[in-house]
Amino acid sequence: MAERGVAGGSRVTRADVARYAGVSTAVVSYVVNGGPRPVAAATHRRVREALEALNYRPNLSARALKMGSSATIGLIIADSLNPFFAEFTIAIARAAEARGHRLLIADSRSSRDTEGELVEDLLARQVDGLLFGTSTLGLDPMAGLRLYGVPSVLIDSAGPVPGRTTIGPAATEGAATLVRHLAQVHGRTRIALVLGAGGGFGDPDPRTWGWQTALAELGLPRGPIVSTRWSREGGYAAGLELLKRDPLPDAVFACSDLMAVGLLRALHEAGVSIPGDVAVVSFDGTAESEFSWPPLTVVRQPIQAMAQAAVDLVDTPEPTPAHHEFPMELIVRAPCGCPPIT
Amino acid sequence: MAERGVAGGSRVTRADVARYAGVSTAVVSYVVNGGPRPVAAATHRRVREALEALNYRPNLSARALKMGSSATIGLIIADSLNPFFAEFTIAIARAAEARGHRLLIADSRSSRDTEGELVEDLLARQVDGLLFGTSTLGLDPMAGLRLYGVPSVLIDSAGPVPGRTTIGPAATEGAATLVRHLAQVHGRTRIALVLGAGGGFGDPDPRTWGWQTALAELGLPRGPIVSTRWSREGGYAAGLELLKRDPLPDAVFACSDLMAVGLLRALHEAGVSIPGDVAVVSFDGTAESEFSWPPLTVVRQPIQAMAQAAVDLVDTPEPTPAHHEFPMELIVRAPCGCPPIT
DNA sequence: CTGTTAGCGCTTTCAC
DNA sequence: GTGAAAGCGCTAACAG
Repeated sequence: MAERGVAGGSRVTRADVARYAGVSTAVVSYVVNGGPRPVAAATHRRVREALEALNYRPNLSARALKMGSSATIGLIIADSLNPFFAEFTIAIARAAEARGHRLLIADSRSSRDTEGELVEDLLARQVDGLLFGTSTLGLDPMAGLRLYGVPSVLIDSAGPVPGRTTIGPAATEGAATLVRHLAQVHGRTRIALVLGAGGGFGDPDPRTWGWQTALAELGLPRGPIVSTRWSREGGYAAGLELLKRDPLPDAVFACSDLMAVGLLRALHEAGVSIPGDVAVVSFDGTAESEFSWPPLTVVRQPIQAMAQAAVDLVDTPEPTPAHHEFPMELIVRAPCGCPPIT
Repeated sequence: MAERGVAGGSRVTRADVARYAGVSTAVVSYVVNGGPRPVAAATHRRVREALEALNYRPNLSARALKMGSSATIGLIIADSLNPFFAEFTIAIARAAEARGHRLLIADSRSSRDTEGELVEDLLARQVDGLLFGTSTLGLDPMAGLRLYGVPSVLIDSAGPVPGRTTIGPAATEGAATLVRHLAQVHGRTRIALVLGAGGGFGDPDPRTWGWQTALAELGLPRGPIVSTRWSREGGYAAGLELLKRDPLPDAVFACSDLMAVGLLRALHEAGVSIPGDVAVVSFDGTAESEFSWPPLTVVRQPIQAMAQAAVDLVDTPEPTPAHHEFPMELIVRAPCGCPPIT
């Protein structure tokens, strides 16, 4: 009896359990799922024993077929090596698990698949919801219609998108906070901006907007702007670019931790003192920013809260189109002994 | 006609396509799957048109139920925030996609689920294979039996495990290479070791072994050993610990990039010159190690090759129990102008 | 409270 | 070359 399902390919099915317990398959279902009909205590116990004895495991493919749902949420992301997205992904996976879902992750760079193909694949797998970390298709106003009624949420949105449910950090304010910190606490006056080209995050990028409005408020001129790739290498290249300026900016706001880290390397190699000659701050606040040298002062994205919201929203049958904005937190890191003031 | 499946919950099924094309469902199947029976050219065309017109998408849950396979590989990983595992995961996802599989990722830290529960869940989802990045269950000699015939591979193994198919870097040799580099190229004589406690990677850890055998070969004494957590924070703590030693070691071998990065921070804060006073090298070779300051000389894990092998092996019906070892590559990074010699 | 049963959408054997 | 039909394992009416 216990022979079946111990090793060979043939798994134990609900019918085996029913036979073993001397009940019908329906009752097994009621016990396994805790419903929808009540089961007598004695029967219940017998079924549990059978489940145990046979080491029964439900076949989720069959369940998904029957229910039209797979207890799975799809996440489409542009670059899962970016620590921000990596951390975000983990947080989402945790939140999803807490609701009994598993995450199916599709990295749109990992193949020549268009994002559209990834969506098709995920939908074919009966995902119950779709989270878009990228914007191409997410921003397509028609996209909602093509999802066959599966709820979807854009999880890294710079602002509202007509007809879509979106989540994003208060990026403009976050950027402005950093610029004010540089000016008011550290007295910097030539504040440069390093941002990624072909922004993944709105056009014009809200971080640019925050930078320039804060400068305007402060009565400071706009420092140089360098547009580069959204990567450590891009940040490094931007650093080389900035080093050509005379005078050097006395501070740089990098629009992502990754670029800031690359920038630091370029400045170090040139023998520039940080933050003595040039202060560097960045946007994201991943673990990597804390362990760079010097540690970066950042505005941190509220990853936990955004992840929770993403899962809550996508778990809603018909999420209301609306933008959900999350405030960012200034994290001052002061290895140089500069005053840890906000 | 085209109304169905445009938005509402009801998807287009094979029956709809068959009706539209005026054929049987079997023929639709033959066309969609390119077999197993031939289809007349004209019919073929008619079916393709129907597929197109109705925007048909196969239901992979149904397919998985019928076939007992889901075109999915499960990956169980201990810490997907570790850049090494993050990079490895991406590489595996790519290799899997190239073979028509998608990756289902389960982070064993992401909840109190035991690794065993994750396995059960993945198996219930009909995964075609299981990749273990962690070792607890993977090393269990009984584990193979509990997987119901699903192929499994340990992807981060320090060495052979009886009865299991395993993959891993040539860690002992990699560690020894780094130590030799420190001694022979840079003339270091007091080489410390920083390793993670409760190693994820064999006990005793092969890196320890490589470190001490290389020192023995070189006729050098063993420097201090600090055991810490496998994290940036752990590396930082180890750094503080090492700073208490007098004399300071003149080099440190950190068993992971992550710990090395933490260590660097501690040394920087103490005003130690790197690599002037203390050289730091590490094991992994992730992107983060390249952009630390100073950039780390490392031995790099051959992630691409290991990922490819992992997918190839797990895609084999009954993988032969054997260990597959991959040589590591020394990457010398010399920001200080020290000779870039191997 | 429990059993019977009709499918979910797909693949494939077996007839034609 | 094509169609009819039998399930894969599960859920949830519905009938007892």
